[in-house]
Amino acid sequence: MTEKLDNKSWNPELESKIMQKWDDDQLYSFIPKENNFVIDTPPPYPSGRPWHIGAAAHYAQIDMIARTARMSGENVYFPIGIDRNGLPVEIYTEKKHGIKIQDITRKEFLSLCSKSLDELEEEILHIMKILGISGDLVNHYRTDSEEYRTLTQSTFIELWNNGCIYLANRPNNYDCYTKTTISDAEITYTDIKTKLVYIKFNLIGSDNNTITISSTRPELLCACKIIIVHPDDKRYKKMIGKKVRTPIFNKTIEIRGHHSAKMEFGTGVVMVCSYGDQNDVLLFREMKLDEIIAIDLNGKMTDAAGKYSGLRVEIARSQIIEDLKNLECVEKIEKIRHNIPISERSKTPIEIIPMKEYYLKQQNEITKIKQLCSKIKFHPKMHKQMLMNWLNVISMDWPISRRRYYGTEIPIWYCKNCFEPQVPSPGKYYAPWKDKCPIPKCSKCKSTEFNGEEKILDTWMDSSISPLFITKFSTNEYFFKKTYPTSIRPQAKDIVRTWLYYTLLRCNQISEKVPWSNVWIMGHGLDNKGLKMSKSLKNAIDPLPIINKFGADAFRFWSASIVNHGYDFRCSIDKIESAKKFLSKLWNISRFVSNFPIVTCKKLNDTDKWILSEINQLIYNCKAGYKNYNFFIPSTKIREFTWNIFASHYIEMVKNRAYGNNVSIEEKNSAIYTLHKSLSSILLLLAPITPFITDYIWKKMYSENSIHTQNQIELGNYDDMTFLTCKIIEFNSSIWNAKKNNQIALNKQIEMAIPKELDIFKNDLLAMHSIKQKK
RNA sequence: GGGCUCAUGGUCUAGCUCGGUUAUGACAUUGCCUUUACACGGCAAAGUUCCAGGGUUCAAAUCCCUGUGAGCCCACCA
Repeated sequence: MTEKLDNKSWNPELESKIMQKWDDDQLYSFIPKENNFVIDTPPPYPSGRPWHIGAAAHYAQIDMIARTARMSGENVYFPIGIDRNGLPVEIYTEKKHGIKIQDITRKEFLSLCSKSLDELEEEILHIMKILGISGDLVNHYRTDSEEYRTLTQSTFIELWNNGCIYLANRPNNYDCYTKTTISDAEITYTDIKTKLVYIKFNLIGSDNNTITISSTRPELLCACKIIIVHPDDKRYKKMIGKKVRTPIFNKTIEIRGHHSAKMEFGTGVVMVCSYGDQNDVLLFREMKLDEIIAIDLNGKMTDAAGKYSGLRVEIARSQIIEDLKNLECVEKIEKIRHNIPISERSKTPIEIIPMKEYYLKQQNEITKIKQLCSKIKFHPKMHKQMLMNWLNVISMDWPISRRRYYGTEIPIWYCKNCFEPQVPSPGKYYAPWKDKCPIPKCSKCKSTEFNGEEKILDTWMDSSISPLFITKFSTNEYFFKKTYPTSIRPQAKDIVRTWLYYTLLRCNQISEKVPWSNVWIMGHGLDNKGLKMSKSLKNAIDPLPIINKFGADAFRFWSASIVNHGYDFRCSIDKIESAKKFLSKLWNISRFVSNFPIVTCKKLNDTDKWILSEINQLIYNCKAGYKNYNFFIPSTKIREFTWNIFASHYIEMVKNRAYGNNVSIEEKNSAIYTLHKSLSSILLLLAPITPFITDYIWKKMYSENSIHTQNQIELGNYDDMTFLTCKIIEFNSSIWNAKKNNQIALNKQIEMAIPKELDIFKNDLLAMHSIKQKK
């Protein structure tokens, strides 16, 4: 059976042939049985080139989850999808073609986006393929397919009919660049330099007396309804209830007390406008003030801003500052650093603008979701806190509509006559912006004319039902019953508050079940200095040339062994190269072992018993890691053992016996048997991490069948001799040192005593070092 | 402001749950070596006293407290 291996090192070019064989044998096909292991694979978003090296490492590890489960005897379902809805590709397409969404027709824009996605998707699928991802790459799903969007819309319709989705006109986060409402989850913060302007307001009824407010948003003066001070602020207590006149706009407004005014900031006096920030929203609601809409959907001032109407926000700001200065209303201007909310996608400041949007109820679900979390096992545990933090701060329902094009359409038409919403039946894909309303007559007034809804759904409305889509919810009842809830949700840690949370929310709303029993969260890939990779910093590393150069197995081994599971990791080419060196070491060990035939053995030599007990301990350690889908533990333990114990000490010790120099046939066979037993164990343990090299060697030496059809090796029944390992290492080192110090060549004889505790290994040690035993 | 995580030789990292041998390994450095698997190799050397301070203890990198620094998440920010 054993076939000799050629070459002096592992050749990554073999990987493509090995992969071809896997494909031909359909090694990873799936038909539901009883012991299904379903992976809710994250569908990557193709948002630009190159694909992130950290993402490639992420998917390599997700594949290790699949292979670990397979080797545990599970029937693994490992679907692959591509997330194609939403803003990022629109922004990418606008930049790529130098256009804005408004410049061309909706149809043309959709087609350009689709083309961009196809190109970007191809690169991702190619990298997944060469990485040896054992998922269903051929039948990959797309979240913008008719099938997927049908499911998204069907769930929308169901929730609308249940009253879980409703329409409301509320102040919302608005991204003026992409011209759409966004949710709190899509907001991030940034520090900017800005001006804090101290503006004097005249107090009414007391001549020449003024009160000075401080504001970073003076352009919102036209929308100022009240000013507030802290009720305990001694400076202003007396003024509560009095009225002031706004400069320029000459409106009379009241001073009120409110605890949200901070005495120590600025002057301690705040003008409350619709809407400068979330606190303004709260105050308008609390004090039942009528809002004045000062900013329009293009990010320009409205007619309410009088002479500033039509100006962009920043220009209006600097003009009004000049005007206020000229009116001598400005007491001073302070330059401050200020943390402002920006859109995660466009990186531009958000405005708060009241708009009619669709909302999905979530506030009433939080308690239930917290309870559900206790049923989920988190890997690693510490990242559960990120989800809990988010659950504790959700303060409003989820606005799910977007004023963009590339997404799943909201399946609603409105009656032209009475404006009654018309919701079609679920199970079909609808595009109301271009399709005729499938309902012939208005349900209320029997009119026959309709307007289609033009808005689309937030991307997370699609991706949050991935566990339902992959298990064929509502299209294949048998399949769904067998596969849902799924086994594991692997994902990156930066989308806990979006993908993880929204999936829990949505799947529970629809299926009343937790969608998975395990959540597996990986850290970020950083550059070699520990900084986040970004296109602007130009520190992004393209994974493709690295994989091509060192091979997928080297890349995968690096990914598994670079950092413990859950922590951020640095990407450095040196470390990937050193992973490749380990594979060459493994290759050469195999090459040595492949010199010997497969034999049986009746009685084991003590040296062989010792290494088998070491192997047993290795199996034990690896199992502990694999059990939690932690690949850092097995990869580092295997490397450590294979290189520093098995190769350096054991192989050297048994070489003489394996070659059969002056030993009995039993002793020779014991060595050869153990060499094969050890190597095959190492290959099996390593198979989920480095599937190519292990399969190649396995097939050359041990079986016609792929190593990926084998079950993982179980613990053997050996006496523990691992306490001798450090003694052996110590002794071998002492000989090497002695020869070195006495300038004796390694293959020359030396006189030395064998320590008592190593007496059982005496013959092997004597032969290994050419020792002439001292009496 | 709240939470999470981290701080170990030049760099990265193991150990810390359950305190006890000369603190693990890798990368880098230096020297020697082509010995029937491997120079993508072997052997060896040098290098840390475990962020700081205090405490518990016969004994602390490991437990407790305080502080400092870093990263991340969340909130606030006129």
